[in-house]
Amino acid sequence: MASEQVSAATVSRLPVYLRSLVDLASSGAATASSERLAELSGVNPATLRRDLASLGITGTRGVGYDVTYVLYEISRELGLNQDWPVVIAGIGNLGRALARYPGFAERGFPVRALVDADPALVGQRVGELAIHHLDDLDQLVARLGITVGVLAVPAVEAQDVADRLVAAGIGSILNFAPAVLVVPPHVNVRRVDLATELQILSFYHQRQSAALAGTGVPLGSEPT
Amino acid sequence: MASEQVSAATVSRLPVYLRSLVDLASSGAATASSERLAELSGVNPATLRRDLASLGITGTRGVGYDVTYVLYEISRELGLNQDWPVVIAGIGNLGRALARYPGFAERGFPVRALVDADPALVGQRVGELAIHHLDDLDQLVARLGITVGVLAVPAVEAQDVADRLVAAGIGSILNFAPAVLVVPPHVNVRRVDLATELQILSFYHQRQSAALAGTGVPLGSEPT
DNA sequence: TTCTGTGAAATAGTTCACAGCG
DNA sequence: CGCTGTGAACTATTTCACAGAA
Repeated sequence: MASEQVSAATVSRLPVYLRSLVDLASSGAATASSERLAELSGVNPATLRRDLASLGITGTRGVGYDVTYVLYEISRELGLNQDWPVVIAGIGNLGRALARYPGFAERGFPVRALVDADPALVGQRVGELAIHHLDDLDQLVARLGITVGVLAVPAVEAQDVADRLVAAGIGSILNFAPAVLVVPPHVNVRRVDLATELQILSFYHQRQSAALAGTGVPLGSEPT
Repeated sequence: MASEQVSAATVSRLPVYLRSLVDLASSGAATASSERLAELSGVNPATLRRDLASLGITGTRGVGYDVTYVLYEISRELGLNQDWPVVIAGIGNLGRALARYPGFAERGFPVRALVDADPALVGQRVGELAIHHLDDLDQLVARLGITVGVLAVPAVEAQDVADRLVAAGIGSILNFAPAVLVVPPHVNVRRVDLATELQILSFYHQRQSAALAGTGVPLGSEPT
């Protein structure tokens, strides 16, 4: 049953399922049908069943899925039972905020090093950690067993710093810079960008407003 | 040429194209081939040509696309030439940070009102704006011509507050709460969630590490 | 000749619908 | 009998490959 490849579409839904399962577990439900779980997750039940099946997660016919079991299996698939030490590159406003943000450590990504290209910042502390120079990246990564880089530098420097992260042996990059990175195929990158989200929201919002403008809808709906 | 429906997949790439075009424009390029633009954006050239064609954006055979023209057209498609006033619901740590963040206004989403369910917060100021009670939402929305809600409340309250935003006539919600919202079909919602991003990164990072563990790769690559 | 615009093929993803297990 | 697991149909998206415009 397992063995099939897990599709990107499936992976993108796993965090949603996880959330639904946590909610179900905390409400005391021991089992849940695919219909229930799908409803909570906002997907089609068949999609959910296929997703779980592709991970080798099985339910019981006539009953449903065991909440605790599925919760555990998805957590394991997502690697949430392991810690992956992180370096943050770029200690400006954003980097500083990220360095203090407890969510990384809480989710299995303890921040173990901070680097910046600006010598003036080197030696300063942010919380527990001292800022090191970008040139020390290789040693820090090797010494601290770091495998994930958080990129919080300006867009123009993003590719350069990404190259250095890759050269230092990082396996994954969480990219907060508004730039498309070119990296070797074995490195995985995710971009996190509020501007992108706002632009996509804007697209659909505009269309929707245009559609409503035809009908005589109330709302304070005209753009300013 | 235009008239076709713009697919979700296309929309998700428009912000990336926009970035590439801005880079091209600032580097002085007047035109760019689909190959060049696709390279900068990390997509296949045929995909890029199809995307632009679906928006009615045409190039010149033998030459390529006019950078300024495409930049303008994509901006317009994304609604970036208009302002959409915003209310932030939930003025905790995150809501406060978002209220001060200049990026919303810079991207056409000026923050015009702040609301919270906690009476103790009402009347306090964050920057220019006073915090109002959630109960005043309808009046604020109507009076200020607000059409977009930013949801920054705890997960347990997210659905309730979303319902109130919808009832107040909001058309789009940017959801920072870790919850799947159920809303009427005419309302559009985008979820922004660092936890989700980290979990997806974790999935691929774990797989990659497992793959590399087979080969005798150096790295500080063992999980902690 | 270069590079777009697009049929057509290929691939990916979703959903229906139902056999059959518990 | 209820609900999973999945073949098969369907829909969406990507990519190739090339006719033809500039």
